[in-house]
Amino acid sequence: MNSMEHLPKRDIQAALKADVPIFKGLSDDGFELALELARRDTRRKGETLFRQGDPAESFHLILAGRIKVSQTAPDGRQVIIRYLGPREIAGCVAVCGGVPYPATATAIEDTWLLSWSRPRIAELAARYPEIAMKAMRIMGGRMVELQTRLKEMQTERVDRRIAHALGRLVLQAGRRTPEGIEIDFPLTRQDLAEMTGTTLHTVSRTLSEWEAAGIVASRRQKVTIVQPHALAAIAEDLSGEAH
Amino acid sequence: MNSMEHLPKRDIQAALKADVPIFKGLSDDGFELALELARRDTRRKGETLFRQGDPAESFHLILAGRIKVSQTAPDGRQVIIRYLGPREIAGCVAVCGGVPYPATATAIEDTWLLSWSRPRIAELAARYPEIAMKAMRIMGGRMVELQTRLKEMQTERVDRRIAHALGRLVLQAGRRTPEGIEIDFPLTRQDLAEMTGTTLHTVSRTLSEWEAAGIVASRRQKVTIVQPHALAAIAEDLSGEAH
DNA sequence: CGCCAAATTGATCAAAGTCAAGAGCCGTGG
DNA sequence: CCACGGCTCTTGACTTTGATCAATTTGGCG
Repeated sequence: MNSMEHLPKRDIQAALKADVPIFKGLSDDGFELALELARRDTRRKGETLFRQGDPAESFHLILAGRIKVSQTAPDGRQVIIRYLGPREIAGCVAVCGGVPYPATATAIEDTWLLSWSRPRIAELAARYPEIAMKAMRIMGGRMVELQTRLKEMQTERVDRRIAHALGRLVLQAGRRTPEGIEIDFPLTRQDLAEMTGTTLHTVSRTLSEWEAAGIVASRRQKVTIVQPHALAAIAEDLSGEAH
Repeated sequence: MNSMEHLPKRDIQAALKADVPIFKGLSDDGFELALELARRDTRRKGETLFRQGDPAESFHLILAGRIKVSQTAPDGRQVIIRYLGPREIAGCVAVCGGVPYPATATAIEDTWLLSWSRPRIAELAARYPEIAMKAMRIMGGRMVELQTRLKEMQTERVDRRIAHALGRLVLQAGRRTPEGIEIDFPLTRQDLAEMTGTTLHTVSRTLSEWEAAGIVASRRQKVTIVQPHALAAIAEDLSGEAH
């Protein structure tokens, strides 16, 4: 990718005109002020946006690309908190919560961003309280998701956790293809393991099993869900009781 | 407890004058308006404050007592999200996030509350934005805690998770006694199991082991940490590498 | 005193982690 | 153009953790 620096202006406009949750329902002049205060920024695949423990400096809106938010355990093992894609925001817990970044954000694809420094987002929020309200909604939604994942970790077995993780990825980054719904970014077995609290071995075995059953099709760094209903049945445990 | 209905006015004043996080730094008239708009409320031990899935109706400040926030998995197993004690707030995710209550809140002791209906807390937040800011901080802090617990669930073994859970309980509800630090509310093995994603059997075995080592002392529904440093060592895995 | 919930403890079993070996895929540089 | 090296993935064998099953004991309260 050789044009990292030149995401066309019209693409930014388009991304913002489309329903960016954080700016949904904001007045036109609020919109314009937001754009004025923003800094354009890019990250190449593999570069970090911020690191766990760094003081909260800025707040980001993803225009294009994909970000992985993860924590590292003392023993070096990674835990993936979530992925963020276009129109989603990064850094809101730290910036809104007034704490250091609780996790590390890494670009897993070349990524274009709009960024606001902490004072600027504060200025914006003070002037247009709708933005603060919306940020709260978004945090509320993420909180619900985290609680759900915690519940899954405590009550479900590995295969169902993997099914749930794939279900969420479909909603977030699913792309229709002739074969089924494909997760539209590079996703290794190791990544899925770090999302579900297991090992790449177990993920590999589970996917192999599902592949044999025709539920998914996977290649290197790519997963396609062929039978979404079958996967949902595993996630919700309708399998055994079905007949 | 026969005086549930008569928590003296001066106790409310005292509770509010003490550092209630949500009202910290609020002006005196903000304080007064908040008190005016609030409804006094009580729950006896075992009664619920709100249920998972109910529409968000109100926002609560705990004056005295203790609340358990939990989710129920489809198979009936419970997961404890957190406990809330005096000066903490309940229902903020739902009320601020504009979603139904994501969990059920139950009083585990007789509890006194101040409650605000959604429109009233909105009025208050509009007039005194410090309150909205503070609510965000609180949500940010809870978010960090949830992420930490998710990481623990994914990377740590049961005994360390129990040690971490006890550590958090000490900070939240620890009370100095001659024997050590006591968790100041009734806490069963089952409760600890639901906080750490294990079974009451495993919790019982683990506590027995620690009791034999002199680290904790426990009776029915009661846990006292005799050697906090030893527990911390288990939580942080300094045990094996120590010599 | 008797009942019931909470807690203990032993025996057994299975889910999933660990260890190990190798195969497939891909970019890169000789 | 092809060979090399490094990831990613697969699969088998073995082990461990902690759940499950089961039987008692303890303690508090009516």
